[in-house]
Amino acid sequence: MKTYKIPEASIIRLSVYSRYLNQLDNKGVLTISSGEIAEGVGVSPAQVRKDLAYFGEFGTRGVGYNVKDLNRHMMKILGLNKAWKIVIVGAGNLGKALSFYKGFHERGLSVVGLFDKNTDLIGEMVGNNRVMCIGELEQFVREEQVDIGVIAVPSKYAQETADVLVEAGIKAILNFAPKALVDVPNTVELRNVDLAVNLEILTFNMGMKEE
Amino acid sequence: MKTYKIPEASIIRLSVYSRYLNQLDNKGVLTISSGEIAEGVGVSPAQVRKDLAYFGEFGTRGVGYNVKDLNRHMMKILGLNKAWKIVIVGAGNLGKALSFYKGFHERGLSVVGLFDKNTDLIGEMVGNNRVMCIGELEQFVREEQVDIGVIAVPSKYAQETADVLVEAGIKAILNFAPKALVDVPNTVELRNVDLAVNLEILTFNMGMKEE
DNA sequence: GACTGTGAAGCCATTCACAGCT
DNA sequence: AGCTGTGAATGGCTTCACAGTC
Repeated sequence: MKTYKIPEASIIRLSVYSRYLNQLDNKGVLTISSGEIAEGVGVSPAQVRKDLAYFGEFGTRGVGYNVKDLNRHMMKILGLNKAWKIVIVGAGNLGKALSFYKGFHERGLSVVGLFDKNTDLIGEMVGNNRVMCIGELEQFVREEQVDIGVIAVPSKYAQETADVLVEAGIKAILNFAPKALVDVPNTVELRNVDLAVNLEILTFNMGMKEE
Repeated sequence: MKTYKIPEASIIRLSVYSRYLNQLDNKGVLTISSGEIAEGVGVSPAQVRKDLAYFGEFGTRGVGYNVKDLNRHMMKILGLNKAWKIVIVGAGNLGKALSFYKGFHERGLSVVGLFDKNTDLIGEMVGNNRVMCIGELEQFVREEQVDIGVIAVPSKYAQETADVLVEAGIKAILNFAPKALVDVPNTVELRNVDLAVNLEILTFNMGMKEE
């Protein structure tokens, strides 16, 4: 590998391409061109080829790409060739929704634990997971060697939840609380997913249209 | 206003700044500099000033910005000076989580209806909303002049849900189904929020680190 | 002295256009 | 002929650095 400077936008698209290839593979499609991928996901063919070119040469000139083969490469690139373990903290509606989210299991990401501080929820079964007490979180993450922590608690508890996860040696955090976490060591991968932002981009654009 | 070419990245940051200012305002902070905003949300001071400069001059040289004032301007820019009406389609865990999501109400976005096709859910109270039958969706959106439709149904029903919303004259759609909607007229604002992508960026980065 | 507002420079991502294979 | 892979060109976003203002 020659470079670490790959645009994040490319990774996002790679993830989308990969899911599209999964669909095609399930339909029995064997071969596909950059133009067809482009059409299917709504980008330009040159973009598809450039994104792939960051990682190697996967196609055959004059022919295209082998669907299964390309997807296997992309899964590997995305780090999905191993089974990552996830815990979700917060067993409210969002935490539950994420536990049931098919997109994770389909991609080899398994939710191994679900935690909450609310005693009414502790013990409840959510899918295959029994909701555990947040006091058990640190030990669980450490013993089970959990890789990823998903934060689905109210904003005011987000930072302290992150602290516990970091302390327990988690490798990555996905934060859904509507408040960007700032205080996380940069050895831990962090992404903030802000649901409100997405709505506000819509209201911004609607506002623009009316004038 | 001189230009329509404002980077989407700027809008995203604006939304984040605005929420940060809300917090400060609630704490009684009166004045703030671009450097302090930058620190609070994790970007550069020049970036903050440039983002604001797209829309006007809101500060005082040598002093900084008035918190209340700047936030009022930002809310207006983001289109949040009016009360948008939202319906959520899909009353599963994700739909419920979104209904309860404080980030919306705090920003003047009100969820006025919640719909599902599952008869077990219809009639159930979720916060202030009674779950309605999806058959009532089109008429409701039309009569109530709903602005935004949030799609929280399984992928396979996402496109048909979008079609009903479009037919009823919705202005914007926020899609949470893990499959990009492609077939929506471009008079309707559309955003796809893909939860799986966010996790895959984490696994990609973790994979990179190990080599 | 402190901090904003902004043209210009620098940097990064996307698109173009064509050489290289099959 | 058809499609990939890629250097070069373009376009867009971010950072710099400083003039302007309090």
